[in-house]
Amino acid sequence: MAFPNPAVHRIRCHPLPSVCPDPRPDVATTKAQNKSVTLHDVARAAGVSLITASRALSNPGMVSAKTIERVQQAADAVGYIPNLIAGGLKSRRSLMVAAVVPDIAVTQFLPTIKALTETLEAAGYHLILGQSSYDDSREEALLNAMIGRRPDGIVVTGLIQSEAARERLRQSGIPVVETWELSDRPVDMAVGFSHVKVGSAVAGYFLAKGWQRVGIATGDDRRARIRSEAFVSTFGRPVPTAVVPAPSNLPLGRRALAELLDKAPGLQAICCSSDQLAQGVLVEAQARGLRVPGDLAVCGFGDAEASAHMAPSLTTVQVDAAHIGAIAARLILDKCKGLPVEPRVVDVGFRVIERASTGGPD
Amino acid sequence: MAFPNPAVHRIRCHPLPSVCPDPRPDVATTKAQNKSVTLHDVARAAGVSLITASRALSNPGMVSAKTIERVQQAADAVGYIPNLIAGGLKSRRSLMVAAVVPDIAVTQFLPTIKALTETLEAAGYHLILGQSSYDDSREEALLNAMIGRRPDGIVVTGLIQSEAARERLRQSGIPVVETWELSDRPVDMAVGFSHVKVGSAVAGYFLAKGWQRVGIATGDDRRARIRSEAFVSTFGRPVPTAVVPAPSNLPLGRRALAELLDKAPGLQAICCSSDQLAQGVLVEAQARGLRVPGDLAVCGFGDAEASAHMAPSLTTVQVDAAHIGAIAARLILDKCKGLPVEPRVVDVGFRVIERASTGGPD
DNA sequence: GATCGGAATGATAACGTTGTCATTCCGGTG
DNA sequence: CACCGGAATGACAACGTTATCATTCCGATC
Repeated sequence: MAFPNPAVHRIRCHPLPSVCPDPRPDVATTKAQNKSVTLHDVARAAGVSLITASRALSNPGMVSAKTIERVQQAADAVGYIPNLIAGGLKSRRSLMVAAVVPDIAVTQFLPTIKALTETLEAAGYHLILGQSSYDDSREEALLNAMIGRRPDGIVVTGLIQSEAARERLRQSGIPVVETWELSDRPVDMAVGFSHVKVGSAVAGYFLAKGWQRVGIATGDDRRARIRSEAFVSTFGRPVPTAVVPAPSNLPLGRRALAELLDKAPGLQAICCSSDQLAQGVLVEAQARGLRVPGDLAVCGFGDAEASAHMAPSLTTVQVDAAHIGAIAARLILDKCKGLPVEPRVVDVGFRVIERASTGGPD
Repeated sequence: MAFPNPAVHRIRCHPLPSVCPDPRPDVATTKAQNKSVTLHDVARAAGVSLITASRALSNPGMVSAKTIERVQQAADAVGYIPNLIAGGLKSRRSLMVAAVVPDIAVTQFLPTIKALTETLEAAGYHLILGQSSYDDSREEALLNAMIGRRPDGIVVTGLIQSEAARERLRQSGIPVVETWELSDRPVDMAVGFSHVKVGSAVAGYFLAKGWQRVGIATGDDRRARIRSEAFVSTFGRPVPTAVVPAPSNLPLGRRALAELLDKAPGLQAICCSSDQLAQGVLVEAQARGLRVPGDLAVCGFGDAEASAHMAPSLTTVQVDAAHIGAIAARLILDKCKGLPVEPRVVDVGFRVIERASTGGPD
């Protein structure tokens, strides 16, 4: 005897015998693709009113268990998938959160986005992702477009620079979280750390090491510049600097070191604005026969996954990127629930991790 | 003077003293938030009918230049931001595309997502991002939820495994692009390459090199397994294999090599299912005093940004991830415009790039 | 037995936009 | 002068759901 063809089970809109006495002309269904299954169909199939069906599926507290069961079955039977666009229009809850990052391919922000997505997904929310390309005017335009989607929250990487955008966001009433940075004047909420303190801490570490001749390799984005400036300020004297266009990466790091050694031969240590840059510096140093950290010490920023495992392992500044995302999601979800959100500004701090590239443990 | 303890900076939730002077006068703003500016307000301000205002802003061809100007100014004056939820409900165009990836933090897919976002953004579309965590049932649930958002297209990484999900997607009528893989039976469209051919090509390369004793380090996700199996099949004899849980990364690569050398001492070459894994193998080999490629050759997959710059540089299989994203976006945009989409399945191919880690040029 | 109150359900009207079908207006044509 | 046709505008009704207010029903209370 032949095994029954699995394709048999692919029948569409299979009506429960008790539900749809109506012998649906299935051909028409397939053709009339424009006619999708709505809550109306579910209600009819379950023999209840439209609104009861709605409540049974999305507000079960108000409906009897028996009715819920019946509606649930009817929904399954007709293959109902609630239209969140329609629901969102009426309820003013889109169950979406918009996230704006400077560059999607920058690994630094990935754990933040990931934690954000996961926390939101668990609560039935989804993420709309936008990329500003490190351009303030694009960020403004993007935020405008996002507001049009009426998200229940907006998460931005960095402080929003455009005053017009800040004002419009405030006006919109949408919860906003600025991340990866702190502010005494956030649009709404903020989760991050002080880039000034990071720059100072690294400079303090360099000073404690007694290095005299140091250089900086930095991306040209605002936050990297803030760190670099704070470094110079704490270090207390001019520091040769190579600036590369953001997003920084390994090849740019190689070039940056070449440029620095050209400008200032005999450097003892390099402070980099990202681990990717630092990895490039490391590679270029080794390619030039410099021993790290003996001839040249290197410090990065961000604690990339590979940094602890390089040879030598890379000293860096660790930031809990995932924590930032999780907190941002939590702040927004709480605010959506109407819970009081305190404090509005959260400092997640950072940590200098000393590894082999500056003479620390491997 | 003591070096300041870095741990100081780890304080969590540390509210900056200067931060919350917070007698926020925005109470009124927050309250009167329920009344947002609608097209109605714009129409009234411009002295035209609702529908004329609508057309002036989103279908300017049908309206006189003078009227457009007037509506435009009115919109600016009242600070109008169109509600895309409402528009989407009526027009059945959400201007959103859903993308499902196995893991947001996997760099391999980043260029695809980035290109997707950029191409879509240029056309006024935005991306909703979801993560399936390499779990078929989560993928199915996620796709269901996404369908509820009525996106104008869905992009999935890999072929959709759940037959129920495939059927529901077909039923939904939403354009679907399966990426990073090929199929003779796609749900709708596909852009990718043959993992079988990749595995075979690498095996062919290993054979040509004359290596006898080889090993595999592979993630446990479906596509990595397909490549590994094809490798074994072409190689023509059993190959010791270390399997690590996806997503694979550098530390897992170190462990994988340790496991392989334990199982089969004296291996000459390792085929890895990702560059991250290969980098770990490289590090572990060097840590054990093995020269690469002299004692051990290593090949990765994916051509990660750093791979060309490692010491030694990493032989790998290059795939144009960005191209995949751009094509996927184009296919969906074309289909939305009603253009005929041919062909439905696009093979973007791949390339084995020989570098120093297998005896190639640096 | 009348009254009350909560649980369950229903009817209706939105939500803010766009598709569809009218209507108006105008200059040009027969 | 009647007529036509296209350009510009408008009225109205959706889109598919949920908020709001009403209604029914039932057991409990006085």
